[in-house]
Amino acid sequence: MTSPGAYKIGTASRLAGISPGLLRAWERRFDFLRPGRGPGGHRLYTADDLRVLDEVRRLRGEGRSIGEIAALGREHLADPARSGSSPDEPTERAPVLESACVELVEAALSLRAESINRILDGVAATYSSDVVVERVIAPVSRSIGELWEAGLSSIASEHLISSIFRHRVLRLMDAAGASDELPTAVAACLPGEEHDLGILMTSYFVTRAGIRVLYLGPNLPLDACVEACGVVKPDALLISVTIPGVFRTNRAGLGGLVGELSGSVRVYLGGRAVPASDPVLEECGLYLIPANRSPSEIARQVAAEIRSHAQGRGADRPARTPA
Amino acid sequence: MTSPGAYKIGTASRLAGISPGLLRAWERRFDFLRPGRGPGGHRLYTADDLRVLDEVRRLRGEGRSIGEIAALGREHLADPARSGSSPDEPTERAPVLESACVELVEAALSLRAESINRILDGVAATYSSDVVVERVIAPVSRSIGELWEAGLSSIASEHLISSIFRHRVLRLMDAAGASDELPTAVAACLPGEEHDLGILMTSYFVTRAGIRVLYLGPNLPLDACVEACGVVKPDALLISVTIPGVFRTNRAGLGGLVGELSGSVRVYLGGRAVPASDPVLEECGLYLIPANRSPSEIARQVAAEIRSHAQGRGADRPARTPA
DNA sequence: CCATTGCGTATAGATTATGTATAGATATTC
DNA sequence: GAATATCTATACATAATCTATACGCAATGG
Repeated sequence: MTSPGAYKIGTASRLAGISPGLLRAWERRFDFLRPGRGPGGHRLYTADDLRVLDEVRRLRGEGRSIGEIAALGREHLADPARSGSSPDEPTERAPVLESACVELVEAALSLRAESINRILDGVAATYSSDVVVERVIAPVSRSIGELWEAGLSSIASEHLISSIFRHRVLRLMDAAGASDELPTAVAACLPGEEHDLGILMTSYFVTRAGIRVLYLGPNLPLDACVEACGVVKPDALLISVTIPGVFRTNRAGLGGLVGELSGSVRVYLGGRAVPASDPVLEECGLYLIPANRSPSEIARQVAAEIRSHAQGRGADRPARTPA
Repeated sequence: MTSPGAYKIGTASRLAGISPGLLRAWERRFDFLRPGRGPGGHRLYTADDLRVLDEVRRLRGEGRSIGEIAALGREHLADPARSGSSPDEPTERAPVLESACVELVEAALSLRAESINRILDGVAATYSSDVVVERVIAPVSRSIGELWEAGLSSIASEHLISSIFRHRVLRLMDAAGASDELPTAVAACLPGEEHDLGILMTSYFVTRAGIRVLYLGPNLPLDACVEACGVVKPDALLISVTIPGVFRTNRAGLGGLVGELSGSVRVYLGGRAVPASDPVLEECGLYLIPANRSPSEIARQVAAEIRSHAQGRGADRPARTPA
């Protein structure tokens, strides 16, 4: 229904962190994976499939066997957040995403917090968490931001809906459940940034893709990032920069960042104000995240890179615990 | 009853804390456990079975033998609420809170997000939300703030625990449920404020006291407050000022605030930077909130004032007072 | 003191579950 | 066209589970 992506098995394998052979074996032995085929007979996995595989990986990490997981059924795997909670709602009226977005903007402009929450609940009853984040929360917060920049709305509207969205996304991250043993990333915004919802949504998707994210929020100076990395010893550091001025101010500091960190921390730089390419920074070892794909796709790729990087650097991270 | 889980014996054993051999022995010797079988003959335990096993483990912990427990019958075990034995254990309370606070500070300093959440969950399982907010969240955030001011902790620790606390308090406010028909207050921090947790906690208690609070978060300029009040038409506006400089900067604007608002909005000013008395501002119609009592007491009193004020002005509020 | 009973644990051998590897054929990419 | 990726089918090794039986230990009762 909502899956444009078409990944061949190698890509899917890398993104999901599961070997191609195993993907084929699961397909042969269970029914929760039924990828379509391309003209040459190659398997083509959808974004939905990858979402299922994210959940499978999470459950396997908890020690469940693949047989048990398969018994849960594809439906449960595709949207774990909803299945546990409310089977009672007969979905009186499945709001189209577009109209929900419009209603949300209107509710935000008139500061009707209860309406905002009601609309979000309605959408969440029908769509998966990923869809809610990517197709509702992201575009609505962008719209509100643009309205504010155009002087068409009060900053209060932006504050209100940001607060509600932030709260929702954090709740979804809680539900995605991060274990101590996963590869870890630290996420933060630099001082002067106005919005942290972007990196928060990215953090959500990275979490969903099997990385434990320590979200430190907005307004964290670079040296505090370095300090935090010294304590946490993450596999990656994610920094969002949406304001050009902030990028310029910190460009020098960002260049030196990799040098100050332990060499095993990959530093990703994303956000509107980050150029598609910056040879100087890339020379310094930073990874720039281009914004040409959807947040969930980007996050999954970043997660895959972090995962393989973390695997490379360490037996200090036991994969599974039968204890 | 909702979870369609099918757990093989190894997983069930791990989840219930009972060895696989013992599970088989019980099944052989008693009849409170009759797991189904998968196609290969493996036992498949349901979520109900696990609930039964939780209860069994609890009873065994109380020293009952498995024979006695089995004699209770599966029904009794599956629904322990019915059993007359509800030994509410009056565990010693205060020390737990103290140690939880100490542990929280330590966890924050070493940026262990999972530990923080685990400790909070533990406290929340025993104490009411009000106690958690007032006796744990408030003092811990104050401690972290003081440590930071003293240069003894990284700003990252403050960010992390603030983010988690903010999320928790917002969740509690959601749970407190605010209806459209209640008297309404708008809450915000002025630009330049570092911390919004204080006013957020106040908002929580005000909500608990039966006022609907529209929380607009930190960094809201005074004119945006005025604008928001024009849209929402609240009964009160709560503003927090914790930084003396911010108070000085906005003192003039605060003085004119009541004049700019519709006359029926009571304006409360609270926070560390607000003096116990300021004749000029009070002359302008503002209410200063002294910080000499606990947040919940203050909030209760403020809520009572707002409520009677709203009732007084109230024809535009169709909720109560039938003619 | 000994026999019995209740109950947790251990062992042996067979079966099933699950991840991985191989070989030969096709498809894709450069 | 060569290198690489995928496909199918089969095989294999280990881990997990199954059944059945036996063992050890504590409490109980004669």
